This record gives sequence, C-alpha cells and structure tokens, in this order.
Amino acid sequence: MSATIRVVLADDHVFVRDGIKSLLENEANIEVVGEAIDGADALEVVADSKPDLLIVDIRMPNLTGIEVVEKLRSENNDVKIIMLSMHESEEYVLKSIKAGADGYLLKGSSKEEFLKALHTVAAGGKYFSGDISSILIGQLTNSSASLEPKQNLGEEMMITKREKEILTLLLSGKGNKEIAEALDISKRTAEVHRFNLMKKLKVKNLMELSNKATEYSLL
Amino acid sequence: MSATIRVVLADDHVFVRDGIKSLLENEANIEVVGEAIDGADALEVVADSKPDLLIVDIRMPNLTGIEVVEKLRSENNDVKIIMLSMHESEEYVLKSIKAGADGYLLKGSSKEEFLKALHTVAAGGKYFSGDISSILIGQLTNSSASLEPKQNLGEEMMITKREKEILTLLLSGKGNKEIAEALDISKRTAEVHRFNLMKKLKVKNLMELSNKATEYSLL
DNA sequence: AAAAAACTACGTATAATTACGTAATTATTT
DNA sequence: AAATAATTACGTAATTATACGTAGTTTTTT
Repeated sequence: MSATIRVVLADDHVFVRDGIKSLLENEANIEVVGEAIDGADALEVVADSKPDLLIVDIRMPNLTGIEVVEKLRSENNDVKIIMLSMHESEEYVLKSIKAGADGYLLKGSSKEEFLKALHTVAAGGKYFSGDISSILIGQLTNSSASLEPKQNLGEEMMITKREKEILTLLLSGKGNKEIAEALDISKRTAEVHRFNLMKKLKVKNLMELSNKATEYSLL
Repeated sequence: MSATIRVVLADDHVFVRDGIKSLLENEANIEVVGEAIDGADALEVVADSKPDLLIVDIRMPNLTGIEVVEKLRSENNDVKIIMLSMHESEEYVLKSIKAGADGYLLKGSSKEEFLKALHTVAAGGKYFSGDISSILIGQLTNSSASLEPKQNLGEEMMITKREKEILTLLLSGKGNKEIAEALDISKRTAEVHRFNLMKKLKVKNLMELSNKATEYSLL
C-alpha cells in the first residue's frame, strides 16, 4: 500500500537509537536511513538523507529537540517529526507542539504505541501519547473557554464600578483627557481614579495594568 | 495505597457492560457498584450509588452520554467520568471535553489502555486516547496559538529585530529606563526605538501599542 | 440616622513621555 | 564597493503622567 517510510533517529544515547532500530527492524515498510548524535548533527543528517520522518530526543547536546524542530520548520522543511521525551513536562509538550512537532512520545511507551504513533504521523496525522492528554485538555479549557477567574483578587483589591469604567477606557487606548470627556468628569478626577486603580492593583505603569487586568480577567 | 475505585457502567448494550465487567473483575481495587441501561437511568444510579467513576457510552437512548455529563456537572457532581465511543468524531470529543468529561476512550482500546485511563482518571487526571490527540492539537493550534498573523501588516509596517525586543519589554511593563538597562543602550536610544516603533504602527500610546501587537500577533 | 465607601475635584511638583531634528557607526543587501 | 537599512545617541520644548495632600458630595451599608 504505502511506500517505505524513511526514518532518521536523533538521540545522543547509542542504546536508545539501537533500541529503536531493533524495534523497527522487524517492521516492513520502515527503514532507518540515518542517525544523529546531537541537534546540529540532526539538521545535517536530515538535510542529507531527506527522510519522511524524524524521531528526535527532546534533550540533546548542541541543539535541543525543540530547537531542531524550530529550525526545520523555519526552513519550511515539512518532514514529519516525533518528539521523544522521558518526562511528560507541560512546558516541553506545549513547546513541541508550538514548534511544529507532529507527535510526542514518552520513552516509556509500549512498542505498540510507538509503532502506532509512527504510522499515524507518517500518514500525515498527529499523535500525542494518551498520558499527556491532560496537558492538552488543560490548555484547551484554559484558553478557549475560561470559565473561572484564574486567580482570586486580594480582598481589598476589589475595584469599583467607576474604576472598572476607567479601566475599560484605559485598556482601549484612551488617555486621561479622553476618559474625562467620555465620562463627563474633570480630567483631574479621571487621573485620580486611575491613580487609585493602579494603587489597588499594585502596578506601576499602564502595561502592568493591562497584564494584570488580563491575568485576573478584571473585565 | 488507594481505596477501592467504585465504578458505575452506563451502556445500553448488555454485552458491552459484561465485557467491561469481566475485564474489571480481575482487577484489584476496582469494584463495579452499579449499571445503567440508558442516560436517565445513569443519573439515577449515580445518585444512588455515588461512585468514584462513571464509564458512560456516548450513544444511549433517553439521554446521550454527553447530556448525562452536562447534567451531572450542572449539579456540581464531580464524579469522574470516562466517555466511551465507537468513533473518534471530532464533534463528540470536543463536546465531551466541554461538558466536563475526564476521559475519552474508543471501544477499540486495548485492555491496557482501558485500565490506564481508568486509573489515571480515578486519580484525578485526564485521559484521552492517543488516537484522538490530533483533534485536540487541531483545536489548540487553531485557537490559542494562532500560527498565522490574523492580518498582514502594511508593507512598511515591518518592525526590526531591535524594535521587537523593545516591544517585548514594553509589553512586559518595562519603562524606557529599564529597557535601556536591559539592552545596555542609552535611555535616549530606547526612547527613539520606542518612538519609531509607535510611528510605524501608527499608535499614539502604550495601550494602542499593546492592542495592535496582540491583534497582529507581532511577537 | 449615622458611618463607611465611593465619587468628585483642586493644587503642586517631579518624573516620564512625546515629537521633532540631526548624525555617526554598524549591518545588510545589491 | 556602493547603497540601503538599522542601530546608536544627543538636544530641546511641549505635553502627559505620577504621587502626594485635602475636601465636598453622593451612595451604600449598617
């Protein structure tokens, strides 16, 4: 059905590469066409052997697996990439996805899962080990539908209705003068509201205000 | 270590329930304390037996699995829930997550994956079969990490590397003085970069800068 | 009705930003 | 090698924001 999947392995540990190789040896339609011992090497080997799939360790000397992915993607190289990792670190998983990896496997994965991931990704799909799905879900529920405020404000950090109005206008890019006009109060008063607001939120400039407002979903 | 996990099964097919039961019978620490034959029944059985975990088919008469989850969550019932499904339908998966399911398993899952999911979820984690991770990734990359700029900048709106650094620092709440220190340039120079940046982006204050930077995903 | 909180507003002084002009030194591109 | 773009930096004047203090009205809570 499918042509042979040409694979490059990149991992600084010989025994890991050998382990994967022996695992893939018994598989039809899969051929290991290159190996790399660090990140920089991986880029060379991929450039040379133009594989269909790169299996790359996330932790490597010279360039990390993530940096390798970033580099390849920035060169518009669309080789399929599976990231290998010891740990289900949220940071690593998300960085890998962002960088453009097609899959993420834990080194503790079973042979079956490994092969399933390999075929899925080679066929153009994505495969992230079920063990790390909680991370994905966490991102999904936090980003798209943020139901609950991420943090609670300190008791005395409550902002008043008026301050909320000022905040809204500030965040939309209005200056004190414009705010004063919009709310039909004196410029001086607008300034005081702003001052009190920033004091309450313990921020020292507009940007921190903006960041805090987003972080605490103040609007 | 852990107490027994008390499980309720909800599926309109007897043989599916029996299959799962026989699978769980050999497991220590797992006890099936109730069974339901449709969605409405599931709610009753859960209310009665107050299990730790509900394994529920997505397709059922009376109330679908998703509706069952929604109902339970709306009643602030935080029983752990694993959704069972024949198909890796994007719609079903996302609806399940949104409704508040803790896991999603395909009926074709191996016994090992089934048990792993069960223990993971019972322990408070999430488990979504690796086969459906592509759906999750698709959502993630579409929603939070927008890879492509929402709009293209005007030709002469390109910002330089240095301006990007200044922008990053500005957005993090740094003032000109702090930026100057961070980049080891004179305060005056930092000011000029900032001035040029804002001129290019045609904004007249920090907030508009912040908004524009977000809108055009300048970082 | 009394007390507390919120909103309004003035003054004043220092600090920071804005909005130019000018120009030398590096990088980058052609 | 020449041209272009980027980075660096100084000066100056006008505007805006910051950081107080004080104090008279409303509004809300007790």
